[in-house]
Amino acid sequence: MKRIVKDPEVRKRELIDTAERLFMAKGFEQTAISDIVHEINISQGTFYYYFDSKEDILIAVLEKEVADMERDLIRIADQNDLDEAVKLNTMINRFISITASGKKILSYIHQGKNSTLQKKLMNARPFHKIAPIMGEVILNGIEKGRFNTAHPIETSYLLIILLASVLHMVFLPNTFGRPRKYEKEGMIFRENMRLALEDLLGRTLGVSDYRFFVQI
Amino acid sequence: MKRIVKDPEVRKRELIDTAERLFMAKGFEQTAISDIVHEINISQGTFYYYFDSKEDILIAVLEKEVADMERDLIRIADQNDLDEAVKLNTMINRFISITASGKKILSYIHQGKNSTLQKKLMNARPFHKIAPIMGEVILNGIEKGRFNTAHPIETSYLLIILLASVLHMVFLPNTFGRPRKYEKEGMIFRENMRLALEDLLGRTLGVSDYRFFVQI
Amino acid sequence: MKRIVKDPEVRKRELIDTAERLFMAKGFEQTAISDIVHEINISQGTFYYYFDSKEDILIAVLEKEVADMERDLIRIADQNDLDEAVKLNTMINRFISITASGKKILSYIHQGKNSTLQKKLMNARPFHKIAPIMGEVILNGIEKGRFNTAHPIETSYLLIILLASVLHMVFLPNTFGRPRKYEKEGMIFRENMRLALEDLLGRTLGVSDYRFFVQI
Amino acid sequence: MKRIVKDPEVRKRELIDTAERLFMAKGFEQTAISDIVHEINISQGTFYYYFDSKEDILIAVLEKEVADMERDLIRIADQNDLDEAVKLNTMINRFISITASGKKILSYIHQGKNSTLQKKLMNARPFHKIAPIMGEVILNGIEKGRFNTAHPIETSYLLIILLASVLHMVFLPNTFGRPRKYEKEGMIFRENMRLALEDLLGRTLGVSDYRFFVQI
DNA sequence: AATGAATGAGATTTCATTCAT
DNA sequence: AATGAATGAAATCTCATTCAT
Repeated sequence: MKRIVKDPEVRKRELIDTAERLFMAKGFEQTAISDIVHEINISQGTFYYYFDSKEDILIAVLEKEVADMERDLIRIADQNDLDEAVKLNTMINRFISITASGKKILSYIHQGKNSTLQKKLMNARPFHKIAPIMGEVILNGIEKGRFNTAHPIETSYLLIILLASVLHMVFLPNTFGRPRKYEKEGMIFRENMRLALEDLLGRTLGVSDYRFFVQI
Repeated sequence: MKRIVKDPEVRKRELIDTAERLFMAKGFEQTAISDIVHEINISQGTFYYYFDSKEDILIAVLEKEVADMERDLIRIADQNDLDEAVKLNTMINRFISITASGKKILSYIHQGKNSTLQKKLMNARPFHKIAPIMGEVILNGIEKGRFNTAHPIETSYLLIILLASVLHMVFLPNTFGRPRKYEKEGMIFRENMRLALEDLLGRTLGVSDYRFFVQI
Repeated sequence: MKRIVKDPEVRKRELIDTAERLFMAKGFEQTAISDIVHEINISQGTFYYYFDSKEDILIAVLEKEVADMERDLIRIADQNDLDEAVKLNTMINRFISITASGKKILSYIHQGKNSTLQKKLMNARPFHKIAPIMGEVILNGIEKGRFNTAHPIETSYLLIILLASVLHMVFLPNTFGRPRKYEKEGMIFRENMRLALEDLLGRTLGVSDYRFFVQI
Repeated sequence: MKRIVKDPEVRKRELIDTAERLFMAKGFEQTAISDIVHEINISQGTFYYYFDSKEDILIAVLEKEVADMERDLIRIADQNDLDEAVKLNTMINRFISITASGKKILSYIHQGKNSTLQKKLMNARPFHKIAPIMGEVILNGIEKGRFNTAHPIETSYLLIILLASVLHMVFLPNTFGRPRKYEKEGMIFRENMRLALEDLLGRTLGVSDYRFFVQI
């Protein structure tokens, strides 16, 4: 094949982006290195020039995803003119929409296997980057009397974990397992899940005069 | 090898139990059929005499786990002399202790791959078996004025999902990623998580004169 | 399972008949012993009580098939009132209809593998049983001036081999490989094959005032 | 093992040639991938770098065989100075000598199993490539008054099918099943088969002043 | 005569990774 | 920086056959 030389930075991003797409579409284990290199038309060897192993590129993908999300959420958190409740609600919906598309990759995190990997993954883990950002918004809200919670940071963790998990379930095909012919019943169930979740948010944060609206 | 004949029921349980242990220790994908049969000192072929495929035994293991948990929780739910809040709290702690040991297996569920498998897994899935049991307790509690929630069943789902997810994180080695030297800080964080979770439970269920105590 | 005792003869025939059906439907290699015993609801072990190996039952099946065919053809050959050409034609069509249904099994014969098996199969082989029967009819025909061939027995072999092979092709799904949309063309081709075959028969046997008609 | 890098073309041919030899010697099903790679001293993985599956290499082998034969026969058919009868006879003998060595592989074709495979095999199948070539020679012969047949193409098919089948039988070890001590009788039988076959050819093609000679 | 649990060799295939070029 | 042929370990599954009961 013709040898195409590219700026290393560009090549690397190309690899990460492609890997991300494939990991999202088929899952990490189900994606082979050969799938990735095939798509960008480079050789198997080139892959290993940029990454030491398959897990290495997973880390890179996750780091990128988390960084993107972090940037996004910080931008919202920095909007000083917003009411804290509205702001938090916006952040939550942003988190939902981003997570929804990336579900398959993040799910891999749960899989123990190699503890060195685990440690590396921790750093890329969304929770530790995201929770503090929301946590601060909650803190501000508390100061302004908008929210009322004893452990804002930890509550922030809990809410994010809950959101991420619910999304996993909800976005899996027909996840809640209702047979397809009760499609309508499934819809009602989902709608009720949404309402229950909104309740939970409001109560947990001690919000009285604002109703959360989540776009599950 | 000498041929040891056993009662099929016994053999099958032996296989399921061993598989459960290994799946829990190393994860599903990381456990090979050969690992299982090695441990019980039977031939590879014998495995396939009892199960049609590797996924088949996963189903069997999950079904057993869920059935065990279901039985356990129902037993608690049936204790008529218990206050609903105490009862629910007991169930939650039971759920926690059981899930804590089985975490790796259940986590496999998230990995799409094969949709036929998905469908089979659904039936074994804890949430749909467990949520209704807790849901009913909540309902009773509402009737007795002990709880106050708009969507008891769905809230039950949310709480179980949250619990399961938090457990995943918490029981992973050093999951919350604090470096080991801040061990004390890590402890505090964990304690705060517990408190936040207890708050969340109380508020979500609208309980006023009872404080939940979760044994994370 | 309940133990059902049957007359050994009956059991054996049951096994042979079932094997024949399955071999015909799926081919020899594709049929597992377990398929056979499953169908008659007996144990794997029972099979080996009646036959020493999988190949053993193949032999038995073939022997039965050939014996059946032999009996059939001899009955026709013994009808003294029939004109030799008509008789031969009848035998040919009988051969065709029988072979047509058993195609898959006989095909296995071609597969070398084990020369001991080969030797055993020879005895069951249709050609050596069938050719002489037809050969004699041809000889009679020659004596009566109905046929005219130099090597009747060998010609008989050739004709049977040709018939068997053509049948193999013809009865394979769309064997002659014409795309399905030329269904009509395929029909014409097949019709021409038939005509060509009839010609070949007539010419090879030196028949002048009779036209063969083969029911391919 | 030491890594030996070769030109892919060379490697591939090496694989095909080895496979052909082994398929011929032991049959397709009886040849394992490991047999092939062992012989050329490459890894199992290398095989799968060149072929997607075992069936893939079967196709490749057959295609090569048929292509070789096609080329050979066309070369003969194109010799304009040859009398059509002589030409056809030459082609027949060429077909015989080639087929004789490849018998085991082609026989696999009869084994249905997988219909996708079937379709692929069709393309490699000798009959559809070979018959038309002979068919045209026959047509020319008819025009020149050398042959006389109603359905030249179909007759061509019949003759090729017959030849291939007779070869199958004849070249199988002791195929006609006569016990070894009648070796001489077996020889006579074979000689008679040859004569009968020559007769059949001449009569079927309506040749009067030429005697076919086949080298069975 | 019959059962059916158990055996175990072997077969195909996948893929992350290496390395000669 | 890049290529891509080569590696090799491992994994799942099949099945004819055996043998304790």
